[in-house]
Amino acid sequence: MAHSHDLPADLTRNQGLVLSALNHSEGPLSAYDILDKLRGDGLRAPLQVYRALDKLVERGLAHRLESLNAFVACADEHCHRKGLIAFAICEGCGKVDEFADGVIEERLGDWAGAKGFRVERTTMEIRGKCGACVGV
Amino acid sequence: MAHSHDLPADLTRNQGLVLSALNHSEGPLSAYDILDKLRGDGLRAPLQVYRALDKLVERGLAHRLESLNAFVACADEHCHRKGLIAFAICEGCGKVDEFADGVIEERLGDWAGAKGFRVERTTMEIRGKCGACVGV
DNA sequence: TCATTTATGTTATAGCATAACGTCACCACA
DNA sequence: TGTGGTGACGTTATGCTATAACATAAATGA
Ligand SMILES: [Zn+2]
Ligand SMILES: [Zn+2]
Ligand SMILES: [Zn+2]
Ligand SMILES: [Zn+2]
Repeated sequence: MAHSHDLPADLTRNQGLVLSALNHSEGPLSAYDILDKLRGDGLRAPLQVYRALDKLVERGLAHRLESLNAFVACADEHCHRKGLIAFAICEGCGKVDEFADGVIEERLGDWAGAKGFRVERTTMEIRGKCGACVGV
Repeated sequence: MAHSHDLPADLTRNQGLVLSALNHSEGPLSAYDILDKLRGDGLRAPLQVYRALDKLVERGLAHRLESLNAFVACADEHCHRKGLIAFAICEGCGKVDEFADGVIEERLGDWAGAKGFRVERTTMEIRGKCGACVGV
């Protein structure tokens, strides 16, 4: 777990603070969680956090988890994934596992093609219990 | 489109009102949208709607769209689907297309099996433009 | 009958997200 | 040089989404 969390050099101050907060968290954080962690660094308003999150998500450095109204740092530390990303969220420990699956993506593409639907983005979130929490 | 929207007989009054509101809507409705539609029927508080929605979602008569914080009636009018359900949400006209895909479900099951993750529920939502709105 | 459960109604509050305003720094280019 | 465009920033106020807590009433079932 002791990896470096190097931030891209061209982030603004607020973006860097927010990404750093996400990187150092064990699990997803809401925008208000992040704000609370960063009050000591001078952040005062939700919008400061939301604006930074918008940029980070846009660049693929962070992801929004729709079913939690929360955010995580991208788990792919350097080469941020393209295409469909799925998240497995453990209800027990709160950890999030990020993965990509080409087969699912292709399958979805087939459905969209057949329907004439133009996909812009896809949310895929699995809720349940991770191996550790299921107590196998 | 002129189908009957028969409601299950054992719904409570509030559940029936809420499901009926969803059935008669062209697109997803937020809990507050529903509340506004039902004020004339005596509903006054968000909780009345949320409680009804909880039951409807539990029974598969309605679905929650996480990426919209909104709800739709199940499109499978009588035999409500089991298992993984996906939603394609059009950003243009707001319509939602509900579908199931066994291949995706199986693929997800494989991933979960390999990881020891116990899946409890899955959210899958595609955002984009439907055939009509993409203007083919 | 009486305990249990389930639905209901109401008020208040918590949690998530954006509108609307103004300021400032930076950069392209006239 | 300056001037307009762009994008980040800060602040206040507001709106939307969801639940806590408490009281009441109806249905269920030994
Ligand atoms: Zn990622
Ligand atoms: Zn876990
Ligand atoms: Zn359905
Ligand atoms: Zn459309």
